[in-house]
Amino acid sequence: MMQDFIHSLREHNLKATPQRLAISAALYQNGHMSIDALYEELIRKFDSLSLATIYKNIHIMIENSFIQEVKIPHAKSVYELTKESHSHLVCNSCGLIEDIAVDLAPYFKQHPLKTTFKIEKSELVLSGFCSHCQNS
Amino acid sequence: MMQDFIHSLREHNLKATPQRLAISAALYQNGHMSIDALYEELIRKFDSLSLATIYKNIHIMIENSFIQEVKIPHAKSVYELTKESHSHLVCNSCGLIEDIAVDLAPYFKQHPLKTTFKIEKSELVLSGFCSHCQNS
DNA sequence: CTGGGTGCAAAGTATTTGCATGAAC
DNA sequence: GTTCATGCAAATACTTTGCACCCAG
Repeated sequence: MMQDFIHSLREHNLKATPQRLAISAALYQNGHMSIDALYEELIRKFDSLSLATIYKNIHIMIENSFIQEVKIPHAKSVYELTKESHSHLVCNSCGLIEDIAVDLAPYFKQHPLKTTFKIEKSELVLSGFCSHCQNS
Repeated sequence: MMQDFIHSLREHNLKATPQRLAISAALYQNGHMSIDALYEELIRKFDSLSLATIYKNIHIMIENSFIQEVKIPHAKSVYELTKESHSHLVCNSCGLIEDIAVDLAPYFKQHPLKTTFKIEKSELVLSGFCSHCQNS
């Protein structure tokens, strides 16, 4: 497992430091995490961890496409490991975020949008209530 | 025109102050503006305008559904007057933002979502290059 | 009038930067 | 050994708050 992260980090031109491995593992386990959540989790492993290290790593990992930022309506951004294109479900009650396999790119290819823009990417965020919050 | 904004503000339980009218007019003219852009534009009319006033108004206007925040990938949030549901096009080169009417219903008919979430809203942001930036 | 909005200054929070040390490769 | 990451402290940027005064309704 950790071996995979070491290789993956290096493939993205990132040195495999313990802090970066911990970020990778945390995102892998939790799916989506805010800066704060990451810090809270990692500080338990590295008692001298600096928030600046989190910020610096988040930035360089985004630049090198190792992770991606997801902007959530009415909430803080979260970060996730880069994977195949997908969309997000957000629970307005408990904040749960899930991936969902919606890739609109092929659809837009079949049904071109009326615009002069040359579209490269699409970001879709669906919000509502998760199964738990619907029943409580 | 200003009359319309006065009525619209009041319908949203907002007193029609000169500052709020100016925010309304600026958003109407420019479509989408960041906090900074709004401040830069309004300070020309109100030499003693406070940034705090912008922030306070943006918040209460969002709460009262008079405006909405749009989170843009890799950029600051912008704000727009509330109107019928629509999506956004963002130019990765010049930052231009345009509204676009995208109806995802046919897509979801073909590809029903597999989720236990009860979905209430969707936010779609398409990014790429506007016609001008494609040719330069 | 009266409630609520404004500007200002201060406080609070979030993010970035510079630098000396230390670790990855 | 060389390059680059880390932690710390300081700086900067962003946003919120409290309060006295003022304006919209």
